[in-house]
Amino acid sequence: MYLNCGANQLTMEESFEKYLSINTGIPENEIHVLTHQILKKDISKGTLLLREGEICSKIFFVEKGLLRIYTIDSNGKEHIIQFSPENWWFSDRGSLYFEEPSDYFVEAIEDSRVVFLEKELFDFGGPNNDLIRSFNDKLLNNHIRQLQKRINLLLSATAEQRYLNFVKIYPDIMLRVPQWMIASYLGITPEGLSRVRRELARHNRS
Amino acid sequence: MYLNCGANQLTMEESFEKYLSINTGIPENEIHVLTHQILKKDISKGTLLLREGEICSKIFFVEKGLLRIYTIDSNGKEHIIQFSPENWWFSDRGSLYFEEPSDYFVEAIEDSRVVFLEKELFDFGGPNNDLIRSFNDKLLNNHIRQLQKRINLLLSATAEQRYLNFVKIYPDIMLRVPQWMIASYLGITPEGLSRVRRELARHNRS
DNA sequence: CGTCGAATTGATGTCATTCAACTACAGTGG
DNA sequence: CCACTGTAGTTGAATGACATCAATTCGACG
Repeated sequence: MYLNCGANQLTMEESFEKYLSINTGIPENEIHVLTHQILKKDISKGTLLLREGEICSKIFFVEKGLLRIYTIDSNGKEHIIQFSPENWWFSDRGSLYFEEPSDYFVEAIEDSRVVFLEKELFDFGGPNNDLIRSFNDKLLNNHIRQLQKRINLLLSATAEQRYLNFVKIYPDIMLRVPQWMIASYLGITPEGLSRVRRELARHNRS
Repeated sequence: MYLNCGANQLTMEESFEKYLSINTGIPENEIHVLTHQILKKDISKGTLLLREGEICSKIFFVEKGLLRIYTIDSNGKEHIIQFSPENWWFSDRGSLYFEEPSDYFVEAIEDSRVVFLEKELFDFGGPNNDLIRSFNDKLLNNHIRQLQKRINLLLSATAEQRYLNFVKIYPDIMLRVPQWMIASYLGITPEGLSRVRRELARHNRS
């Protein structure tokens, strides 16, 4: 854990700053006002950033690496709610906004570099406040769109259809995570996914 | 369809105005600046407010009645994404924000009174702009929270557990919609739900 | 009373899970 | 370098949950 102020973290900061500048429309030379005191961490694979029951007090931005957000049910089974690769935001919006204990765990599944942001970032009151808020608005709207599509898939599609959809939308993630995590994301067992893949391969070969 | 300006619509407007005043913190005497030109409609049961393929250009607020938002899959089966009773907002955030064709249908399943809002409402630039935007922010965050919980349930819970959860969270809606719609919301067949209910009744009786 | 959609019920089928065995492979320590 | 270990992935057989299909029943409404 460190504050981003050393020379060797410069490239890291640039990455997040660039992202923010491009997406909010705030000129690069004004971005540092927002980001000069931002907390960044190198997170090693397997580290938990949030546990069920804790109150999530940050918004995270993944500069490098890959995180998963998941629940553990009463039988001890994990269910992956979301993956977060590079340039993705994530947070437990419910816990963050309403200050409730979170239902979720967050774990780094690769060595990662993560920016930790206070929720006030999106409402800091400066001259570029509107640009930041608009961008947050866009993030939230997009998130809702994704979640609704996922619900629709879970309601209407078979395991095979959900898998094909996943591969289509997240080809990169698909190559980076073990199969059992994909199964968990899709709501099926690892065995089930293995069979789905076998059938698909059999069909494509003939 | 009418603009809300007649005496007989006064109570209707008051309802929405009160809601907005209470939830945004904007004083009642300033609310009319926002709402004096708002479009309200009486929608009769069965009317579609949005069809798949259309671009959703409004945010809706349900003053009275009950709406459902649903998809129709390739087999012609309906899948209910959400119910919207009194004092609920709804919109296809994806279609609205990104100006894409919607995946969803919206139908009034009771005679309803609905407020039609331009998306600019939440960014009109007036003196209370911040209050309105903050409230919209809260709505979006809450929406995300609900959707994530639903996904978690769909991933981890049995039909029976999902049903019990639905009854617990939406006891009112449960009494107002036919059983097959609840089944559709839960992702099971009407027959399946019927059997779940029978088993629950059998258990509670003994 | 007759009609139509909603709900129930039974018989059967299908998809995905469970459990167990087995393979493949990476990491560890002797 | 090789056995030892643990995790991921695959496969088979049995099971279970829920769907499908068809036949009734129930209940609201003209």
